[in-house]
Amino acid sequence: MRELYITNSLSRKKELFKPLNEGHVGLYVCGPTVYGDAHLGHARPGVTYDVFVKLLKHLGYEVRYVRNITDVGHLEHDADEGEDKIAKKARLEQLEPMEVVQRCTLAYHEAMRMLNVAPPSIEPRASGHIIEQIDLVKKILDAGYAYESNGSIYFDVLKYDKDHRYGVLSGRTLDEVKEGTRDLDGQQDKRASYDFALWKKASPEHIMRWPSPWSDGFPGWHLECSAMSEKYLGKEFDIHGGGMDLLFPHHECEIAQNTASRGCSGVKYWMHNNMITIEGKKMGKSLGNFITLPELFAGRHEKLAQAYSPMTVRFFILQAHYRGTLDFSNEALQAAEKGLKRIMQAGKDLRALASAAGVASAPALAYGEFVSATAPESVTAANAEVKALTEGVYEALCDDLNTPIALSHVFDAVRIINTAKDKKISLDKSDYQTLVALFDNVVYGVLGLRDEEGEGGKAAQTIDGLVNMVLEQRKAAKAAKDWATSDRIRDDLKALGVLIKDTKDGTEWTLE
RNA sequence: GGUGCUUUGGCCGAGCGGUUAGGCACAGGUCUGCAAAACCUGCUACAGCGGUUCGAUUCCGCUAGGCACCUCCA
Repeated sequence: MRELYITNSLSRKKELFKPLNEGHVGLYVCGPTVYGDAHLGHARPGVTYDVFVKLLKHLGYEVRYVRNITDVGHLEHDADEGEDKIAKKARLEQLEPMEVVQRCTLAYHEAMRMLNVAPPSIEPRASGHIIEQIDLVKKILDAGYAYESNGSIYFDVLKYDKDHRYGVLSGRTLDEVKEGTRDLDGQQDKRASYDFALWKKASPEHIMRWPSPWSDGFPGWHLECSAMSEKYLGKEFDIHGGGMDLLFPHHECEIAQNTASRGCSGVKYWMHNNMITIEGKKMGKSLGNFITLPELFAGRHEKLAQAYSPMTVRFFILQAHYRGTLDFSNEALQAAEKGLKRIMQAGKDLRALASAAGVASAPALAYGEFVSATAPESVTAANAEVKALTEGVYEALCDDLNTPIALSHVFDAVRIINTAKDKKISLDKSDYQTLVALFDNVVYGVLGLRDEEGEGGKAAQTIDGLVNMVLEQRKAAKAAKDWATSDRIRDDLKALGVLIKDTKDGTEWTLE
């Protein structure tokens, strides 16, 4: 199996990935809190870990991918006296909390589906794991790293730090944490401001509540991921992912909870994707630069010059490395749209060229099987280049998921395909086999890009027939050198979104 | 205030101690009735100032700007 390197946030270095169990990968990623629309920010981890999982599978691993839905536990800011975020939204809209959860979960799933993000293996909800979370609180209490105060349970960070050390992931010392923690109101119950809640007693108006040995209440936010990752992936598992904004305190607290309850930190590799920014700043409701995915796909937002398709967004995300910030702008999205179109067109042309050369679409082969499936007829420059670029794509993907480099090699492939289409170079059967496999396995497979100009539908077939009919008329006009008619047909079609290209071999067309 | 990251050509965005990233845009060319597309060619940048080095965009220091986390966040 090919070597895979990933940056481990724990060491801040690129490390060779070695699974705990040969051939298997356990991956846990923090999913969304379902109290609002799916937004641009959700697209980044969605797409990033989707590509990562697809890569792992393509390399031959069995993957169990767990991505949770947070539907309880997030406390509002103290101004709201600890009211649950979901409960607040529900009251404002006169809805049941679980109705909000359901609506937002479905909207999130729909957005992910449009982005061609495959569902995880397991998508557990925090509200469905209250028993496990209570059990986890008990274990931490028994181990002596938590205390009860007024019906709530808090994690004793000071004591934990003495025995283990709090801050291994974020690289902070407890002194630094102390200095940076604000003293908030309503925290009299805690021994120290940096202690965090494992269980919160519910105030009377709080509607989301569950019975526990300590009070009617609800679990602390950090608890769910510790409880659910252990339940589905075991006491120790391979990779934990999430947004960089979750690194502290959320993931730091997870490590503390895991260590306190199970005796080990639980996670071998931590992966963190960076944020999408808008005009250089992190997207947020308070800044007025908040864009939801439905708005983005429909072009309905004052910051949007046009609608951007889900695939454009996916490609845009893949053009940057996942650990860097990615700045959103109309110019950048438009560039992505054009670049993607070029790759997709080359993919179509490749299919036609390859089938003319007697190469059918590639079966889903694991890496290594296809590169030399057919020996080249004679070694040419094209042979070498096709092979090198394919190797480059895999090398990039396995080097900390470097999708921008992988895509740069894909563009090399696009250039070769176009040159072959122009009959300026000729490719042999082995080249086509390699290129078809590259597109099927990587471009459509791992990277999950697909042609959005729907093919095969009944309406599409009708349009196909109609356009070809009109083009016959134009061909006749051209033969008669009736340029006025041929140009008018072209312009009229263009107005309808049908773009025409005259080539040596006839007229081609695409939908705008 | 504390901690960490970052500054690349018109725009987005990789990368690296000495070799063209790539995309988009732009200019010229080939092809074409004209166009479009495609292909070829050109545009060759690494915030500023010092230092290390045979050599730095790449390492170190300082200065200036930007960002993130420390509070819910993808």
